[in-house]
Amino acid sequence: MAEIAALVGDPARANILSTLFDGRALTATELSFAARVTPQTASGHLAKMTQAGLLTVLKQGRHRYYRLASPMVAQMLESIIAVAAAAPPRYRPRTAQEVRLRVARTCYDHFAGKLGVSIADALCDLKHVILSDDGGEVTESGLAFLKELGASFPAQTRRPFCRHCLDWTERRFHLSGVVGAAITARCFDLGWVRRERNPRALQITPKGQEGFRRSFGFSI
Amino acid sequence: MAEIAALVGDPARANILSTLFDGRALTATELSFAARVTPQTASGHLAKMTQAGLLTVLKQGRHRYYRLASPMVAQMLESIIAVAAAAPPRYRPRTAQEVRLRVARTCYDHFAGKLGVSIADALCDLKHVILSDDGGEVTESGLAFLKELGASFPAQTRRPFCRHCLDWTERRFHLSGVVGAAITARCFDLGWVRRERNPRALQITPKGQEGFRRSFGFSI
DNA sequence: GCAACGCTTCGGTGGCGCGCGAAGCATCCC
DNA sequence: GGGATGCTTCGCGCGCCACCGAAGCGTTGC
Repeated sequence: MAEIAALVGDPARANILSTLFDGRALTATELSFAARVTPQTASGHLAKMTQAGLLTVLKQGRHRYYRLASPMVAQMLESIIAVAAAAPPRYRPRTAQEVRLRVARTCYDHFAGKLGVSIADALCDLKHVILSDDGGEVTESGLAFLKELGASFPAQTRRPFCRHCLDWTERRFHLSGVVGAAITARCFDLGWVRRERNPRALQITPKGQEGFRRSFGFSI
Repeated sequence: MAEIAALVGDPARANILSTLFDGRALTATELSFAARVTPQTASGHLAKMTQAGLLTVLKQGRHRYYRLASPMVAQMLESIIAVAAAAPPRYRPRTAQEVRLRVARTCYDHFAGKLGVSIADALCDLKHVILSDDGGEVTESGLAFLKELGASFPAQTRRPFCRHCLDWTERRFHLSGVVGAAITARCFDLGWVRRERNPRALQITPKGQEGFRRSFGFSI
């Protein structure tokens, strides 16, 4: 346990993991920028984390694409962030970058930020989802709503499962799990959101403004 | 995030956290033994973790009782352990202590080890619980079963919620969440299990042997 | 009041590991 | 082939932090 935690505990490596948190695969050089270290330093970190099973590599020509090894790793990061967010309300200068991230971003494979929380709130208000301390549950009307929206999930999971995930900017819950991912994927398909230059931050399109208002009942 | 992870990343601190993982409150000196460091070193670690919000202290006379600050911290540790267990099948000498832990132990507030996995398996076989990738669900027959067993859970959670938790010795799932905790508490009440001298390890009583066989249908 | 005990604070020491420069190995493009 | 690019390995320096000995503070018990 200490070994894994120590890997996450280094600032450079934590930056790398945060960058990969949304599930994308990035090259070693890109990640060295994210971590603000030289490529050779980043290379060492990446090797360690790969060895430990946190990351996997995909060789493609002269590039090496790194990404999180499994959703389990993402969930671990999520839970660490949850604890970190709950703990110390400490001062932290806020960059323009961060402001954009607060509005809408992806969190592994689902929405987070104001957008993610708004969706979770809307679904709760409409009684499509019931959130409890340990997780969430989709009601019958919720299933119908998702079908209407066109969001589909893999059949392998016996029931559409719905987890919640503490939002570190909003300090409130947003939806993750199969349901959160399905909604997110569908919104991309519908052209309601698209990625910004910084690929974790999302832009809500005019079509999205309209769609969220009509389907979920909130403006953002 | 890096800060929290770095705290867990130190071997001595990781030992302390592991010892507290089952939710008990222990004194600083006891924990210094667990961490195999001198009391003054442990004191420093405990102060840091308390400051960071991982632990809380309870002063009682000249003792100070430390325990995990919240279930969220326990869940974080659980997810780190899950990743660590999934990763590298590396050699590790096995102590007699560890062998006992493999049979039955507590994991925060629910059963783990062979016992925990057996219970989860039995409930799945009997269709009392349905496990999926992200978690678990209690069926109607499961609710009846729990009532019959005498396991009760707080009314505040809207539905009896059931999570799973990857067992690091068995590499399979056992039950956690409200349901896992309720079953565990009930088995203690019934005198089916009791704590050993090492308080994380559990001993299954003859009455327990009989009870698990009759109610769950497995021998252990 | 004095001694024992539990725990913490302080200072000094040692070692692990992060970081970068330099060099080496692949791959791609012309 | 030659050069550029992406990435890695090697070696070294330096800073941070865990660790312990010693001392200080509060509580308990006789």
